[in-house]
Amino acid sequence: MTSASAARPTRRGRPGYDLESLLQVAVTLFNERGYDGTSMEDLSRKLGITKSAIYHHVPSKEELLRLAVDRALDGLFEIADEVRSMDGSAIDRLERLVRGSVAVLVDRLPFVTLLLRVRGNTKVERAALTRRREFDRMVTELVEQAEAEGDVRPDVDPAVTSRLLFGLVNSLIEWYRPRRGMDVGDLADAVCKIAFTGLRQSR
Amino acid sequence: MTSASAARPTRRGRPGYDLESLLQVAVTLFNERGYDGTSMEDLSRKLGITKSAIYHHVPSKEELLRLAVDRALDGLFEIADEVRSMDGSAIDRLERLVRGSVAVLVDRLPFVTLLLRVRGNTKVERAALTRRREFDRMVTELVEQAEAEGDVRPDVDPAVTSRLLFGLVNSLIEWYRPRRGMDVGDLADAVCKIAFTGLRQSR
DNA sequence: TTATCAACCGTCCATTCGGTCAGTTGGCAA
DNA sequence: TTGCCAACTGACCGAATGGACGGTTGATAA
Repeated sequence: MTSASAARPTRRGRPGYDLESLLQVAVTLFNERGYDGTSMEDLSRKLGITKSAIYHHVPSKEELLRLAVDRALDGLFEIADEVRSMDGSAIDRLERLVRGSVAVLVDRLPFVTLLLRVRGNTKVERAALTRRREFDRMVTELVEQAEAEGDVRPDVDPAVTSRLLFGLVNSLIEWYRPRRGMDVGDLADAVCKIAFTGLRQSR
Repeated sequence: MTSASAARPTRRGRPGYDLESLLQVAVTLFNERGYDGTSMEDLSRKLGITKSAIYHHVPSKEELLRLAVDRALDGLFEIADEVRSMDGSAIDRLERLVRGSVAVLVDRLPFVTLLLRVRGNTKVERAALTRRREFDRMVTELVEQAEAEGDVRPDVDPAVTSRLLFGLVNSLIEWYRPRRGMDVGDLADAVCKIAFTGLRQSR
């Protein structure tokens, strides 16, 4: 569990933001305006505190980004590790990876959103991109294996298939917002239906 | 045709960049570092001219963005208009829209890339988002119609289906780079296969 | 009642930002 | 060879940027 402060054990000191609650606001704002498009002044205004108060919680703007993208990547790699330790057919493991990724994406939506928009301007961003590529490589290998096992169509390059598959999954961040009537399971079902058997009605 | 300088009719004045060649470099750099992450100083260095020379060609940084996203949107709407004037089943028109969008995406890759990353911080960006939403609405309507005609699976909400479909298409900007061995037709084929009939091998 | 501790404020700073402006350079047409 | 014109330079500006720092506030534990 990465989530903090479930049943808080009475906080010491003056009440206000702690790192966790500050990070939540920061990441939300970063997603609205873009990381580079958000100044620390903007953030302080949103928080209702001064800019210097932010630096009590975090040493730099970039550290906020690091905390955010790591939280997303940690979630993704938890699923990846789980899938790696699974046995069964590659196609089953692939579906598990997709469903797990959708779950992480929904559970940590703002963090994953930020991750998927990182460009590689700084060390922090480049490190994030490297970890992302590691994840992508695993997806490709899984698709290749599933194709070798005869469960994935052979008429599309596995590298292309895997990219399209996770392009579809990752595109969720562009529009999905938690609401009643469509929980994570429903969403993962929809994604898997479209991705695995297509949008066309078979008849 | 939007492309300039095919058989240039002898340019007047001192040779160097014109608006078109400058825009190409600018958009490429914006895509590498992000629009907000790219300063006019950065751009001037890349161009090999001074910052003030840029302002000879363009009145503001934002104007560069406007030119770029408009070029992407114009391409997309050309396809949309073509599809609107088509007759035939909704599913056929949907496929035409997908193939046309893939073609525009490839033909104007850097421009579309920039468009799809716009956040809505300024008037220019908000205007772009509005036009994008107009395009998306058309996609959804087409999917709804195709479902009513029995050609699209009824067990997924059309709004979700259409978003996943174009999430998949748009994800091309994240990895597709023109290369020998895979032209636009091949790419569109792969996208349509995965999107319409899924990645699973039917057997 | 008091010590402790985290949260917070006001002020300041060097740098970078997008942008302006008056003047210069160099190729081409007449 | 001269005059035009687009491309370009260099010096500059006010505002915004990320960040530093010493001091203050307010709730809780002892």
